[in-house]
Amino acid sequence: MISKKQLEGCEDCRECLNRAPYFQILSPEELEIVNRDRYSVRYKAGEMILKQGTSATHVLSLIDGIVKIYIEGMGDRNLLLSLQKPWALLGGPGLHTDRRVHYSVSALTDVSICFIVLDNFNKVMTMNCRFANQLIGHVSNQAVILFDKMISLTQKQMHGRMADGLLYLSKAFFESDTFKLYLSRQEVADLTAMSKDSAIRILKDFERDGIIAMQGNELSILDKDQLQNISLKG
Amino acid sequence: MISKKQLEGCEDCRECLNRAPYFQILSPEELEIVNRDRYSVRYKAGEMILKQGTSATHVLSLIDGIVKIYIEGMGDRNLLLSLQKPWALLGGPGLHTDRRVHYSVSALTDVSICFIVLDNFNKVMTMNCRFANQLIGHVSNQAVILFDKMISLTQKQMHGRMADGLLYLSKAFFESDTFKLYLSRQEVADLTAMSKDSAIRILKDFERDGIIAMQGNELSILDKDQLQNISLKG
DNA sequence: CATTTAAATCGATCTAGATCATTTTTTTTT
DNA sequence: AAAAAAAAATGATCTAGATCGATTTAAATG
Repeated sequence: MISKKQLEGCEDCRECLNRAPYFQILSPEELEIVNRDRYSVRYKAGEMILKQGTSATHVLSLIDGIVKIYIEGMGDRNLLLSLQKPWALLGGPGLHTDRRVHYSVSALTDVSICFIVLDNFNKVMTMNCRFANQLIGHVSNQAVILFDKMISLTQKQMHGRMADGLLYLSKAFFESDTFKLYLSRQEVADLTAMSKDSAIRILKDFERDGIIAMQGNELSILDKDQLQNISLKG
Repeated sequence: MISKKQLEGCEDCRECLNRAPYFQILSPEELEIVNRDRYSVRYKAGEMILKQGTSATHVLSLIDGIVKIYIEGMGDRNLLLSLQKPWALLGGPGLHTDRRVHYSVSALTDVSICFIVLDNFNKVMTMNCRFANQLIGHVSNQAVILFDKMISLTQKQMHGRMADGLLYLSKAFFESDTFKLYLSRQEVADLTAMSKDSAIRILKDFERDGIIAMQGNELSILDKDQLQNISLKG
């Protein structure tokens, strides 16, 4: 959590104390372009930040807090793609294709976000090849992660998928064996592509088998080896 | 199908008669770099072109023929991501991340491929921002397609998934209501994330209901509206 | 603090879809 | 063309996982 002073000091990207790594390589002139008409907004936990299907006008830089990225699918089912923390760039692949937002973003905690005008962002991309190449790396990384997720969701059964989901949270996102689970059971179900009832059941199974422990929203992974085993076996 | 003469005339990218659209915007100097140590190879139908897990040393430009891109998943199950025709660039998101190949590529017909040295390709990317931006568009496009595929595979049931698969082939790939299906039933199953037996069953269902017709390897879509309907209903 | 409202839990079905066994058709090889 | 091998088709189970209903717990609100 960053202080209010830090946030409020962020009036100009060139002097920003919280400049996202992606923008480190930009020159003052390029930062000036990024800064034009830029604004930042605070969201409360639970609020929607970006709505799938709307037109993409800004690149979002996540300054503080945790958000979830998800696709609104068939009926009222969601597919939770990932969680994001600072300093993620949000907006999705549509920024560079049809200028449509292809996923929704909601705040899991209180969140602050910088909105950068897409045209300005694109302008800098055509000015600075290193920046563009960095972006390719970013988009590619997301794609690689999607590949793994597709295999997990289409070829593993529930225990394997839940293991993958928990390992994602523990290893990739929170980088800790114990973490506060900001997700409801329904959201865990969205992450692992199963029904809410099944998600509850599998979590209970894992608890009963001593693989995880839960008290309130605090989740501890007790037996990571076995979790990894379950993930591998599918 | 392009003639042998055309192919053999392609000794230097600067004079290539079959230059891929991606390379149209390059200057002669940049093309010279792309051309360095470039070579091309012909494959027979069925041969593997790129193996998942190997290190990514080249960017592949598909000159002639049709290939399938697929992930080797759990056990011996595959997930067929897409078909590709000229002038697709192959190599995957790993080219710009960990320099590993994250999917396998096999020839569905006889195929010719240009192998461009990755370092040369990257060099040109850092020289030419427009080229880099074009690439971002390419990678982003693939990601958007993956999003739709994930929803299809995780939230629709078999008839819906098969409808999506057939519509992909007809609309996105072959751009025709009638086309030669180069895929075996097992490969159709890999495309739609179901068992081979189920794929056979659903295809028969569609045939019985007059939605499609098949004679040999020729597939015709008779009732596109209904197929679209099935896709929507999931 | 009491009252609603939402979220989590859990047992009891029910079904989509995998798996298996067998037969038929097509393709390849001798 | 005959034989062998591979691919396609199909009926008969079997089960993972969804759905439904009822209950309990937790959280929000007057």
